[in-house]
Amino acid sequence: MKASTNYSKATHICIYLNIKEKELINSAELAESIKTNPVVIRRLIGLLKSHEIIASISGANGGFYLKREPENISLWDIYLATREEDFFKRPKVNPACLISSNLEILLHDSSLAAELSMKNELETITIKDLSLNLMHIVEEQGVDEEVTN
Amino acid sequence: MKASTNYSKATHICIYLNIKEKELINSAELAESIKTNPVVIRRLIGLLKSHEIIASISGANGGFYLKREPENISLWDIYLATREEDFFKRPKVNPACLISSNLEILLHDSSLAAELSMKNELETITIKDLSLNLMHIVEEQGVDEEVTN
DNA sequence: TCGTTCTGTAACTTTAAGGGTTATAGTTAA
DNA sequence: TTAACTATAACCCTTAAAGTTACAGAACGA
Repeated sequence: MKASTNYSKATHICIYLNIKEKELINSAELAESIKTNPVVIRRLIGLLKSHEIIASISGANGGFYLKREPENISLWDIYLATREEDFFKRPKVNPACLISSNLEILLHDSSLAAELSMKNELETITIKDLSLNLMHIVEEQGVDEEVTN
Repeated sequence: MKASTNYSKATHICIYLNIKEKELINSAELAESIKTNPVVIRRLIGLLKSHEIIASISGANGGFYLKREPENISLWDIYLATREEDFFKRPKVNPACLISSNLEILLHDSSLAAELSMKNELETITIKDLSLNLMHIVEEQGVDEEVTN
């Protein structure tokens, strides 16, 4: 359905910003954690900024921080910020076929309803919940190191 | 990386098989309608066969037909037949990062719940419903031709 | 029974979108 | 003024979906 990994990466970033004691994290540090490029991080955070999830400070010693309290950022918020245009992708329309040329309208309502039905589930889980869960997992694993590095 | 269009194409095929008066449709005719290759059609129908949605007859004058009544094939059935492994795609795990290495387990339950929540919406729409809707649309459009070609 | 017309699949090639990279303008702290 | 950041455009690379070729197996009909 979706080829992009933005939802997972965005969640990772939010947990990171919440867990780290530092108030500002720059894109190089986040990129190191996700093993990607700082530009990729900044591009993805651009989506989260326009949804008021993350904010940034430019210039020397700048970086990113959560714009809302972690208990006020749900997975549904992150989903909306990273969602793609079409919930179900469609092949190119064949104008000579009346099924193909009407398929979008035929499937539109049910696709919208299916996507919206996820809201009830995803809005109940917040970045605070996930951060606490992570702490419990790490305690059980008895890992003797920082959560982020 | 590219996202699959199998859900849309599978729905197209089921409506086609339902609407056409002929009892058997071959992959060449379906490919012409979707503007793709017969092999692509047969590969996709393989998924629908294993879910008892479509059946086939080999040999000369062979082809495909709906294995169930159209009112007993829902969009949820088609979704399950064409769904991919991961509901939300994840980037490669960074073992050096405790967030990355635990992200799958952190997101697992909510992802499963979100996917399952679509069932309530998609199982209410059947191939019969979509076929009837298409007929209404075509009547309104006043198109003076066959629905399939 | 032999040729024709289908399905089923494997193996390979092509294409396009996600993601990585380079470059550079703008911003802020020291 | 310099250094360390963000923001973004423009490009390149990689990979999975989709397309293609090839052929074995199945069924029909002359």
